[in-house]
Amino acid sequence: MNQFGEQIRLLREQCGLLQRQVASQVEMDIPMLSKIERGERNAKREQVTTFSKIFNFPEDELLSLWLADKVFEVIKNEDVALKALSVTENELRKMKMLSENSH
Amino acid sequence: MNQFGEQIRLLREQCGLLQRQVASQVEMDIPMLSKIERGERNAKREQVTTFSKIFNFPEDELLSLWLADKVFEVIKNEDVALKALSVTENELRKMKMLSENSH
DNA sequence: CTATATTTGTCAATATCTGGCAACTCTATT
DNA sequence: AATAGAGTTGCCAGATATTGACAAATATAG
Repeated sequence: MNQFGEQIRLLREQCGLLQRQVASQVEMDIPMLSKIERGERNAKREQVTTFSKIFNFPEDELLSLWLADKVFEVIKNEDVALKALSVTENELRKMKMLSENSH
Repeated sequence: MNQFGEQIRLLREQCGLLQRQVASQVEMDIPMLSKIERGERNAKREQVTTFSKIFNFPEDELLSLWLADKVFEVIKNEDVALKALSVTENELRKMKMLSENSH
C-alpha cells in the first residue's frame, strides 16, 4: 500500500543514514522525507532517480514501486480493480506490438 | 488508449442517439461529451454509472475501461509500466486475502 | 444557403499539489 | 528535569491542474 516509502526507509536504515542526511542529498526538507517514507506524500519522478543513486539500488525496482503506489491510488476503491489492471495490461501489450512492428 | 470514450461512442451510435440526447441525460453539455468520447477529458465516477444505465450496458465493463484509461495515464511514459502493473496486482491480491481471512 | 451535429478554443472558478516552517513527540544523555 | 537529536504532525500560502461553461469553428446533409 506504500511500497515505495517502505523500501526507501529500509534502504536508508540499511545504509545507516539519518533522514537529515538523505534529505539533504535529495534536496528536500526532513519532514518531507518523513512523509514520503510513510506514504503521506509522493516523491517526484526525478527524486526516484536520486534515491536509487544514493542507495545504489536499481532504479527500475524503485520506479516500479513508485508507479505501483500511484496506480494503486487510482483503483483501490473499486471492485473491478483487478479487471481494470488486466485491461490496461492488454492495451499496453497491444501498443508495444504496434511500435515494434513499425521499426 | 481511450477505451472508455470509444466504447461510449460505439454504444451511443448503436442506440442511434445524438450527443445532444445523451449529454442531457448525463447532465453535461455537448462539447463535454464530445471530449469524453475522444478522450480529451475524463468522465466522473457517477457519470460512468449513468452511462451504463442509458445504454443498458454492464457497469462493471464500463468501469473497467474508465479505470484502465486512468491507470494508463499514470504509467504510459515509463519503461517499467508492465512491471509496475504486476507489482500493483500482487499488492491487491495480498490485501484481498487479508480482508477475506478477517471475516 | 440553412440547419443540425460535432469539434475546438478559451477562460474563470475550483480543486489539488507542493514546499516550507513551526511545533510537537519520543528517546537518550547528563 | 533540562538538553539535544531524530522523527512526526499540522498548517498554510503559492503554484499547478482540473473543471464546467460558453462562443465560435468545422463538418455534413438537405
